[in-house]
Amino acid sequence: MNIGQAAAASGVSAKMIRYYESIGLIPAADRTDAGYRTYASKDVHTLRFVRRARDLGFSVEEMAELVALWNDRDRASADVKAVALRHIADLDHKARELQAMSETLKHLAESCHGDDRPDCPIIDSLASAETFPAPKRAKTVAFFRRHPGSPIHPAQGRVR
Amino acid sequence: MNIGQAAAASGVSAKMIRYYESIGLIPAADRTDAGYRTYASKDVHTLRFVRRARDLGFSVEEMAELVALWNDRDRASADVKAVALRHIADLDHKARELQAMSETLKHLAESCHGDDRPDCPIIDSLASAETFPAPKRAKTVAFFRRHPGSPIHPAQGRVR
DNA sequence: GATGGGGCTTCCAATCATGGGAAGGTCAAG
DNA sequence: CTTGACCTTCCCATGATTGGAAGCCCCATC
Repeated sequence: MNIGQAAAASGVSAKMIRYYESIGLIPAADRTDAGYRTYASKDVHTLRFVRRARDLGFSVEEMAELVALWNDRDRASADVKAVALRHIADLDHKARELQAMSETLKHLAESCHGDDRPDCPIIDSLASAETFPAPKRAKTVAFFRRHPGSPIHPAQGRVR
Repeated sequence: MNIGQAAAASGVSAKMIRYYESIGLIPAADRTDAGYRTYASKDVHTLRFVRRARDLGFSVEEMAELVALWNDRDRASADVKAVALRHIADLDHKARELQAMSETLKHLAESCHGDDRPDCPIIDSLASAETFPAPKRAKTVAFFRRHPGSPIHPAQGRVR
């Protein structure tokens, strides 16, 4: 199986497969004499594992931990759980940050007439401050992920 | 006022002030003969506006829209509201994505013993698939932000 | 007046995960 | 043997932000 087929079979783009190999997340694939990477079902299995971890928002670093634990027969499920719980905390933390922003904006938007006149509490709030919710410059630890499969787009952003 | 003082007064780092100027989000500051940027209270006001918008998770592009609307006496509050509502939708969408991931993981973590034995439904789920929640490769539109002020860290990530 | 330290300047690099594209080699079908 | 689909590597861009280097500027103290 060439990389394209492995990509289709795993849901990880060929680009990302090469990238994951380059950073050591997955082992280097075997090569044909011509230099083409070849993949066996076992490799696709690993790629699927990675894709699913990615779909759950794990960072590459965390995925590396998970893959290592997966390959470790003597792992303690407590270790896996610890990685998961840490990530859950990150996800919840970020979700809360986003919700807080959303709610602040919703309150402001509610009292905005949304007509042809310029008066707008949203703009006023940005301009005035005071009532502004003190943003807790938390040490955001985790990161977001884009969407998995193929139709992806490079998303990004700060987490503030 | 030099850039350092403007930064302290606005909550936007000197680095970011220069960056915002370079991309045209804020107008180029006046300079002293020596080339130092100088800021008046009006400029700090603008910087504060930008910081607050950033704190609400607006992208630079959206902030540019907001600043333009702010400076437009003849704006229609409907335009401001539209920007806000669009952003609220983005925030809610992302928050939901994160929550979905979190909940999936929470379910798995609940049934994980978390002891010395290797058996772990979390790893099993990543390895097996099937029961895996089909990730909706949405066209995530918005982006996340890091934390504002100074003690920030370059966060990032995909949103998947 | 010289020296030192802190602030300022610009420019380049890194972050994180991903896609885009170029230049060139390979393979299988026609 | 040609064509087109696929593979290879390498570099670039994204978004917002920080870090750091090299060098200039300003003020205060000796």
